[in-house]
Amino acid sequence: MEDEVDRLVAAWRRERPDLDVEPLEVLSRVSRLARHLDRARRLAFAEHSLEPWEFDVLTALRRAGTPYQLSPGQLLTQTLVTSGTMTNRIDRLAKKGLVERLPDPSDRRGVLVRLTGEGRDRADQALAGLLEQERAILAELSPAQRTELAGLLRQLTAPFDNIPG
Amino acid sequence: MEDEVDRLVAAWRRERPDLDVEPLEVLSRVSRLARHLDRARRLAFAEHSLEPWEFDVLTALRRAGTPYQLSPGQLLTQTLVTSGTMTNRIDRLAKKGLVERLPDPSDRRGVLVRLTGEGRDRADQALAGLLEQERAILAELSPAQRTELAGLLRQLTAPFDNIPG
DNA sequence: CCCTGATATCTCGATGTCAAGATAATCGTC
DNA sequence: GACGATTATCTTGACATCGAGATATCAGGG
Repeated sequence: MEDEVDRLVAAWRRERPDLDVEPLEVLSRVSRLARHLDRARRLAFAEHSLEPWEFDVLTALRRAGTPYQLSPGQLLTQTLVTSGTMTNRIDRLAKKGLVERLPDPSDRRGVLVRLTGEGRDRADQALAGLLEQERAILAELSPAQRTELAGLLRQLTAPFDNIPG
Repeated sequence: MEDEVDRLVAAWRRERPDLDVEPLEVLSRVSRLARHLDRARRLAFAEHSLEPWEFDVLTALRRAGTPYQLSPGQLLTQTLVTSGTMTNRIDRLAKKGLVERLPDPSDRRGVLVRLTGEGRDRADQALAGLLEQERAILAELSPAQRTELAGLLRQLTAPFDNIPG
């Protein structure tokens, strides 16, 4: 089945036959798919009254395991936002009672963000919903294809994630 | 090489061994890679004094071919933003002299957005820069792998692009 | 100790995006 | 040929993000 990127690439080949636009076949699809996924996630989380950005922060803390706390800096590398954004996110989540700020006992510059009980429950519920939705999207592919796709994507993400992105 | 999603998945398997988090292997990588690509694109376009959103609109018009004009509605489906956003983008691009608004002769509700000569030049220059950068990112993969990856991604994007996303 | 550079977080103004609703024109049907 | 439903675009207000700079603390060398 044809997608929007097929049309986009065909248009470039007609308009700019002098250029090799093959890279777009992969990377434009990644960008567009991510955009579609954002929309879908927003809908899925609405059932739990959570925004995607809230989910990202809460689940990062949830994954950390007991006592469910990370520094703002650690949250930055996991969520790929800037420090100003993270300060703002923590403020808003704290106001809703989903996280709390604690002073870092070993570094007075630092802060620890800890998940509250309610924050943990909300994260768990939303994760279950998200996985259900994602399974439906991935039903297009066989298990072997999913593994193959994950592996190819890892090769592209690894340089960003390891060499300081 | 391990990436951040490997760590993320391992953490979930430790914290929530009851859940099957396999979908994240694909879809979290897509979202994170898109985020990295956004940053990289922003840097690449800075050389041409263009923002990513400006590039998206200008190149959609450029691809359309002579006379380089599309309706705002057509631009919406290509760029995946809302109508309010597109109105705003067109305003700003028009103010910079990169596009102009024309009344649609066949539908008085409608508008046509046309690329100016300068807009076309800027789009062409930025595209060349982008392709160069993307080729470097994709150098991680063999040509066969790139084709394989594009095909797998197409299977996921096609439902969104065809059934009205 | 004191300085210098690095690190951790926060502040703040500018900006881009979204969602919902307003306006206006077109289409299909009776 | 008038009516209601649909379509195309724009308006508006709320909000999240970014980037640059400010503040405070830490670590190591002299």
